[in-house]
Amino acid sequence: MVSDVCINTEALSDVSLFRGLTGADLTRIVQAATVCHLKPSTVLFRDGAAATALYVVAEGRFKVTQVTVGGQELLLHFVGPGQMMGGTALLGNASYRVTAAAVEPSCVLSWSSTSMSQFLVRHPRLAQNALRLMAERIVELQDRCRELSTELVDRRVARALLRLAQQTGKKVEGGILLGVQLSRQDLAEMTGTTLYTASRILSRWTQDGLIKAGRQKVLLCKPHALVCIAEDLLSPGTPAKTPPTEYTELA
Amino acid sequence: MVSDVCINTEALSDVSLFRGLTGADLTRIVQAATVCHLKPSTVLFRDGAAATALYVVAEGRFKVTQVTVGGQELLLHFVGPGQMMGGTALLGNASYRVTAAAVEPSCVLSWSSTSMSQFLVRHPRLAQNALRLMAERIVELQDRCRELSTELVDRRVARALLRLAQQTGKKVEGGILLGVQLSRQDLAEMTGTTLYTASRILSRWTQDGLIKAGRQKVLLCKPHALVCIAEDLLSPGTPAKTPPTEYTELA
DNA sequence: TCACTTGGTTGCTCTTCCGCAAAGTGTTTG
DNA sequence: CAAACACTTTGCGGAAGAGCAACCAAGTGA
Repeated sequence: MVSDVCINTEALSDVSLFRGLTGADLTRIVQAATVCHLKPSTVLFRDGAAATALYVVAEGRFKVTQVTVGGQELLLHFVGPGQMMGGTALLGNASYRVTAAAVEPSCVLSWSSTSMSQFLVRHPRLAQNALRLMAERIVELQDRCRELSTELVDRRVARALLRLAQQTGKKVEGGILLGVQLSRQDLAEMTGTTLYTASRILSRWTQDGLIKAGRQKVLLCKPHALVCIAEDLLSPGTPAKTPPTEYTELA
Repeated sequence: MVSDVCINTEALSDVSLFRGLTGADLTRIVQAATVCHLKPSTVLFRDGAAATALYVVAEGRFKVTQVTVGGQELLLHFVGPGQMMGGTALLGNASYRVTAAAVEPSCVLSWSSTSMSQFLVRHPRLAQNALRLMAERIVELQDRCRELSTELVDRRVARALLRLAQQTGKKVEGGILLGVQLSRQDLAEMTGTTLYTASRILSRWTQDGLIKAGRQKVLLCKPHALVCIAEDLLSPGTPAKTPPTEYTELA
């Protein structure tokens, strides 16, 4: 499975995990990686399996999901080129807590937990980057929790579309086209709602001319209008409520 | 503000951030910390402020929250002795994305981002611990997202109570008493619901004898029954649905 | 070309939960 | 001790969204 296909320094300069590493160190680390190609719909690792490796996507895209006891699926996020997956592997004797499946023909680099641990010790810069990536992910997840706790479905869907547009969107005539195949079910799983509600929302926005929704694809015609929905800029008369709790400021 | 009050090696052996460090290294790191005592309701750092320091709680307890644009508050978690706060400070030039306020008389150690960065480089074990803590937090947040997306309020409240019991609970006659002052509002903010719904749920469970709910305190009388609610062990006849998507297994 | 599959839409009903209002119950404070 | 305050309870009405069912539309393949 080891090969040098599709790997070059240029592609890796994008990888935030490797940012700031010198050429020699980078080469040594990359050469220790196992390269693996996957067809769409192939599972890279599954929720609950022993977390033995850490992955970086070289090419393609992955869907990171969780499954509830009831069989309901939850789409946590998409992972694209240069991004890391399977960070749980660094925990030591842990299991993956998510499932990662390719949604496009993809190529990943992987390192066993043990070899990556060694690299982390030898290259503080690598550890620093890993920490940064984890911290960013924590911020993302906190924001997601806030959305799920406090915001209505419309707004969550708008945000999800905008996020996808930023990550994968391509400018075309008429707007921004999402670069991922995205079914109504997928969108529902990303926003904590149901297929039906997601469909109804897209239908409404299509009628209003904000988007054009097709089979597994979405074209954002008026991204700014979506931003308004996402950020609650629709009702400018909303009075800012007084903060519920008063705290003493730390001197 | 620098003092040695309330700091001893014993207390720090619990700190998972420092696990595995040798006595000498540990001492050097701890001596570089600023110690700070806080009264209840004092804000340690505020959402949006420049993230200049990383904190470890030595004593007491903190409430970590976010505020929505609408002024609604969201209680992310409680942070107790030995736990880390303000990990965003490691991002470099970032802002805190949460507010941390003491809920008990507390004592924290803090390090400036820059000095902590240096320690992280010099002590790989420290970096490794930090990575582990971040990874654990990510897993927690993912699970929380799953709950918020897919589970009904009853179950989320049951889980929140059980989690708090595990973290802070004290065995007393009649059950497990939560070790934090917890209003209905707090519980609502932890579970993505409202004060009213939280109150109604606790009332019902009190009538059923599962808990005893008082002013700002909760006694879990039948924790196992709560586990049943949390884990959906109530309706044993629920047929396991077939997984919605079939994937090819990676050979 | 026609059956078949997969994905999308929409009317209808029903549940869950929100949120106001008003009253109740412990604390704290002058 | 009374007044003020903070927290809690509960009835009621209503909104948001879940979920079934039936139907439509676009690919796919023999």
